[in-house]
Amino acid sequence: MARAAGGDGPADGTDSPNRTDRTDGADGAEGVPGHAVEEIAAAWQRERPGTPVSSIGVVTPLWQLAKLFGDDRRRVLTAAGMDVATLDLLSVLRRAGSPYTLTTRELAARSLVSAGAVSQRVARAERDGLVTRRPGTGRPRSVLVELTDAGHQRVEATVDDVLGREAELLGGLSAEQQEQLAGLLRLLLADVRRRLGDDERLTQVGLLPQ
Amino acid sequence: MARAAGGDGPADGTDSPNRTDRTDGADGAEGVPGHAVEEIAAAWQRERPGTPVSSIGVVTPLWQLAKLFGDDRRRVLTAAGMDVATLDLLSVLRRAGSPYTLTTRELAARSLVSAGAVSQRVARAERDGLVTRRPGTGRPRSVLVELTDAGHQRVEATVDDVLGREAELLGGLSAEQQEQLAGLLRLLLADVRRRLGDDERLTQVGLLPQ
DNA sequence: AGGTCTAAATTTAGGCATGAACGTACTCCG
DNA sequence: CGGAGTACGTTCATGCCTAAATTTAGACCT
Repeated sequence: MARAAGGDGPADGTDSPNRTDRTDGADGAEGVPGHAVEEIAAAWQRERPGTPVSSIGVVTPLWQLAKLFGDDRRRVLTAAGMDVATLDLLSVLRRAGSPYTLTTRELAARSLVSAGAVSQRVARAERDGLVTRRPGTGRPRSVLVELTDAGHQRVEATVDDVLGREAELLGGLSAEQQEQLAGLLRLLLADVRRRLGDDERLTQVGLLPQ
Repeated sequence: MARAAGGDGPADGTDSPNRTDRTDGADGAEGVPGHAVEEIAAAWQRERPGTPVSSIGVVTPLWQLAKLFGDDRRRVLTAAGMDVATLDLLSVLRRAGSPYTLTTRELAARSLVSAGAVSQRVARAERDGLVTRRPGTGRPRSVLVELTDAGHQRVEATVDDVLGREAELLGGLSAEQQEQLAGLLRLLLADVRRRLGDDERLTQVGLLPQ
C-alpha cells in the first residue's frame, strides 16, 4: 500500500537502480533494502541526543507489521468483494456460535471500535442483508444483531482465505519463534490493557483478526 | 475508543453482574476480564473445526497492540493540539537531519502511506506553516518538502512526550523481554516485507512511530 | 526535432473511524 | 409512584486514507 496509483501493472520495477542519485546526503544508510528500524532510533540519537528512544525497537515494527498485515488483508478481501470492517463484524457473530446473536454493546467491546462505528457497521451489513437488527429484552435500549444465512455464507467463503494467507505471511518464523512471539505479545497486551483499560474499560477483547 | 458517547462518567462499572442473562450460552469464557486471544482461536475450532487458526496467536495481539498504542498516541497528541499524521511527517523530516528536506517520494516510502496521502499531509502541514514545498531539480516532477522553524519547534515540543509515554506503556516487560520481542518483530518484519514488498516495493521503511 | 512513453505528484471519490451531541427507555430514590 | 439520573444506541461532523483518474515534465526512439 505504499503503492502509488496505477492498478497492478508492472509499475516501477525499474526503480532501485537509480535510487541513490537523488536528494540524498541527508540520508545515511538509505538505499539499502533492509536498513529498517534500528536506523530510526539511531537517527534520533544522532539528531537529538537524549531523545527517549527505548520504545522504538518494539513499537515501530509492531506498527509496521500491523499496517502490512492490514493492508494485505484489505487487498485480499477487496478482491473477494468484501471489506475488513464487515468481515470483522460477521466473524465475531459467527464465532459466538448459534444463535449467532450478540448485542451491539458486546460487538463494540469485542471489536475494539467505538459504539458509533458498530452502529455504522451494523447498518451497512443490514443494508446488505448480512445481519438483522431487533430490539432486545435485556437492558434499556439494547439491540440484538443476528447473522443471516447470507451473512453466514459470506464468512465461510472468506475466513479460510484470510487466515490461510496470514499463516503464509508468518511462514518465515519457525513454529517455536511464532510461539515465543505470541507469548510475549500476549504478555504485553495483557499489561498494556491493564494500564489503559483498567480505568477506561477497554475491558473485553476478542478483536479483529477474523 | 470502545467507549460509547457521554463524556467520562463512571460508565458501566455495574456491568458484569447481569451479563450472562442475555444472549449468551454461545459465549464460553465471557465476562472474564482477561479471556483474550486464546479464546478466539478456541472459538473458531469449536465452531468450525478445521479453520486454519495458526496465525491468530501472533496476528491478533499484534493488531490489538497496534490499535491500543495508536489510539493512545492519538489521545496524547490531540491534547497537545497535534495529530498523528502530521507528527509522522514532521518527524521523518526532523530525523533526516539538516537541511530537513526530502522529496515527497521518499516521504511516502518512509511513512508507509500512499502517494496521495503524502500529498494531503504535506498540503495540510504547509497550510499550517510547518513545512514548505518547492520543485526539486532531480527527477521529472519531483517536489522537495522542507521543515520550517515552526515545524521544527512542533516536533521538539511533542516527540519526547510521545516516546516517553510509549516507553511507559512497555514498562510491564523487562528489558530482556523487550529486547527479545524487538528481535522477533524485526525478524518477522524483514521477512514479511520481503514476501510482500519484494515485488511491490514497500522497499524502504522508516515508518510511523515518531 | 517531434511524438510517444513513462513516472511522479495531485486531485477526486468513497470508505470507515472517532468523538460529541442526541433521544430515549429503564432504575432508583424520595 | 413519580421524577431525575443514567446507560445505551444512533446520528452528525470531521479527519485521514486508499485507489483511481488526471496532469505534467522529462526521456527515448526514429
